[in-house]
Amino acid sequence: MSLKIIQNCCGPVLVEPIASDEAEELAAAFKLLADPIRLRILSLVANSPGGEMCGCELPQITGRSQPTVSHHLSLLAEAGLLTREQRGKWAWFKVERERVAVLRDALQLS
Amino acid sequence: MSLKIIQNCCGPVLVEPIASDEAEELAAAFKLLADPIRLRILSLVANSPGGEMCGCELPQITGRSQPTVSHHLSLLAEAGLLTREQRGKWAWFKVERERVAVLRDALQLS
DNA sequence: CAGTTGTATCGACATTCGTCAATATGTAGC
DNA sequence: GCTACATATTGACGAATGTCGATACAACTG
Repeated sequence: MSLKIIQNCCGPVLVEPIASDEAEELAAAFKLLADPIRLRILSLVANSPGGEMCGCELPQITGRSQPTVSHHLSLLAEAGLLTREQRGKWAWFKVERERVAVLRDALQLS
Repeated sequence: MSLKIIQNCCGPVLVEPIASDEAEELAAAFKLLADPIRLRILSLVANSPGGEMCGCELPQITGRSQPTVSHHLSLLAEAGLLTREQRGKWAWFKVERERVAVLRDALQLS
C-alpha cells in the first residue's frame, strides 16, 4: 500500500472523465478505506470525545496486535487522513476531515 | 474480492461509530474503488453518451486484456455499481448512481 | 541509573488480488 | 449446420496486503 498525501487532485469521477494517472492516485486513496480495521479506526477517532483518541486504546478495541494497529495508523497518517500528535509517551490522533472530503467529493454525482 | 450487493447499510462513518460487521461490508465496497482500472471503467461509462458504454470498447481503452476487463466488469456488476444489458452479442453497461451515492454518503462529514 | 510502558520497526507467513493465455460459451448471420 | 465475433470462465503466476512475534526505540517514573 503506498502512501502519498491525498491531494485535491481529482475531479468528480462520474462527472468528468478521469485520466489514468489520476485513477492511480484515487485508487491508492480508496485502498486506505478498503480495510475494515482502518475504517473502524477512522470512525472511532472521529467519534471520540474532542474528536481525538489515544493510540493506546486501539489494540484492545480493534482486537488486533499493537504492531498491526501501528501499521494501520502509519498508513492513515502518511496519507493525511489522520494527524498524529505526541503527548509524552502517548500518540493522539485526529481525523483530517478535509482529506476525507476529497474522497467523498470524487464520488459526487452529476 | 468478494461481492455482495452494496446496501444502504452503513451510516456516516465520521458521524456515528461504525460496527465491526458494517466495517467489513463498507471495506469490501471501497475495495471495488481501490483499483485504477475499475475507477476508469466507472468514469468512462458514466461519461459516455447516453451514460452507457459497450464492453467491447474497454479492453482497448484501458490497455488490459479482454478477460481482465470482463473480470472487473463482473465485480462491479455483482456489487451493483454497474448494470449490464445484453444487446445481441454486445454487453452495455451503465453506472448505478444510487449505489455510488451510498459510498459517498458514508464519507459524509458532521 | 534501572524499570515500565507506549510505540515503531523488522522478518516472516498465509491470503488476496490483478493479470493474462487458453479455452469455453453465447449470439448473430450465412 | 458453420463461421465470426463478443463475452465468460479456468488455471496459473507474481505482486501486494494484513497479520503477528520478536525486537528496538522513546518517554516517563522511581
